[in-house]
Amino acid sequence: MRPETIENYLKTIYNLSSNNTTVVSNQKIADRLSLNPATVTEGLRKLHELKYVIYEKSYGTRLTTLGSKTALNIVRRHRIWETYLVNELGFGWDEVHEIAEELEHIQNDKLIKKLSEKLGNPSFDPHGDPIPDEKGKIQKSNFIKLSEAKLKSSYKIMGVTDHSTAFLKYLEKHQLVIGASISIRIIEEFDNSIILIFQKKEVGISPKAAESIIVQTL
Amino acid sequence: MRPETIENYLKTIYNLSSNNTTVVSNQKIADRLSLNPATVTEGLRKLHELKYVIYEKSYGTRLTTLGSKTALNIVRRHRIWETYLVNELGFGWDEVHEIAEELEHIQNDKLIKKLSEKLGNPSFDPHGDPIPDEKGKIQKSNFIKLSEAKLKSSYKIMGVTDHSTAFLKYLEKHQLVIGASISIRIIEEFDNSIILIFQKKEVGISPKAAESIIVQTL
DNA sequence: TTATTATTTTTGGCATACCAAAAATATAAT
DNA sequence: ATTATATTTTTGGTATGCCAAAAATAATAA
Repeated sequence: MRPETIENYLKTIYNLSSNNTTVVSNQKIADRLSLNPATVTEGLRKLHELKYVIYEKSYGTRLTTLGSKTALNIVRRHRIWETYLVNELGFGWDEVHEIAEELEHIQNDKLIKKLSEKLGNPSFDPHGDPIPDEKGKIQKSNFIKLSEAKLKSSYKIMGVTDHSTAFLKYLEKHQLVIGASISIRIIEEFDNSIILIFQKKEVGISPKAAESIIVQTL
Repeated sequence: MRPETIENYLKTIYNLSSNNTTVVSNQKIADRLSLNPATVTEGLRKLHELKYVIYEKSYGTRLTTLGSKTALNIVRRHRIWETYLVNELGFGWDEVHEIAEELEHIQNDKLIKKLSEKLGNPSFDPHGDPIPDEKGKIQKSNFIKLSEAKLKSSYKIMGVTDHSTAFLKYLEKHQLVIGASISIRIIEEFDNSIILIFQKKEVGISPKAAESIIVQTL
């Protein structure tokens, strides 16, 4: 397998299983990578042979220690590049994901090290996601999803877990950027949609959007 | 054909034919790209179909306007990245080629534009090679190899392309340092060795050494 | 439990990019 | 001009990464 192919699989499996520790289904991987399910079955079989994953037929897949280590390294590269593009080159945080998706495959440890140093070895990227260090260690954060926020409490927006352009544009339209201070005014009983207060204005947030916004308790 | 494959061929053909305007042989391309000659024959046939080159069987290959334009764009990307790695990230000019070889394939015009702007839209890279502008226009370089120097002309030593200890000691022995002003006294007909004048002393330079010394026309 | 639906796997196939060895063609040497 | 050498092309074949459709399996609903 080509390094790039391996990396794309491992990164995807990592991202799909990092929240819950359950195994990942073929279909979810296929969706994320825009691949035919047949291709994924084949890919996982090979990754299993290469000791990157434990893949059990018709059950699911999880990363081995090697796979996890490799995945964390790719995530690190991706997030370092994103941070670099935003902080040093002045890109908007909603346009860097795609570029980083390519840059992350460049295999040169010294390059990543120099980029990280220039940025002051940051622990979080412009989306608020943690950047693993060289050893794969991730700084723990007590951030919660906006969907888990409590009524009348105040929060600070720290990041997002959905990096689609559509979603990022939606946030920008409501001026909900990282660092914005908000408080929860209403949580609708029947559908869990949220109305929050931001700069004295009321903003409605759908349950789906609330799932993708990371906030910190104030 | 994959974009990366196309780009590697075009860049190679460009580099092999930029000095003289003659056609390029299959073998030279095969050598540069470390490919089997059979593969090159196949590749050139496809590039001909795609209108990137004029490829005539058992004769040679040259770039079309489209091919030339594309090649110049890749060369631009490569040299912008090299400059960036040296000027912004503190890499040595002798270690950036390999990395740029990978980075050059990242397809994002805005990225290159931002990099170029950050660098002040340079016209030359750290090796003294010209960087084509967005339209592919190249500023004529006044950096040449000492081996290309003309009799009785004066030059300034700008750098070296061989960083071996042996070579650096050789230079030291002759007191040839960067910034030194020299003039060409004799170019031996039979072996192209050079005798130059430096601080009123005559210094003999072998053809091999002259290949690795970069000078600027005064 | 059985039927229905969804997921996964197998099968057969395709395109790209490569190579080794043989055949054809050019180039150089005598 | 003829031989020898080098280059190029053809031929047959491999590995990777992908897909569509069919078959097998698992999950869900009736």
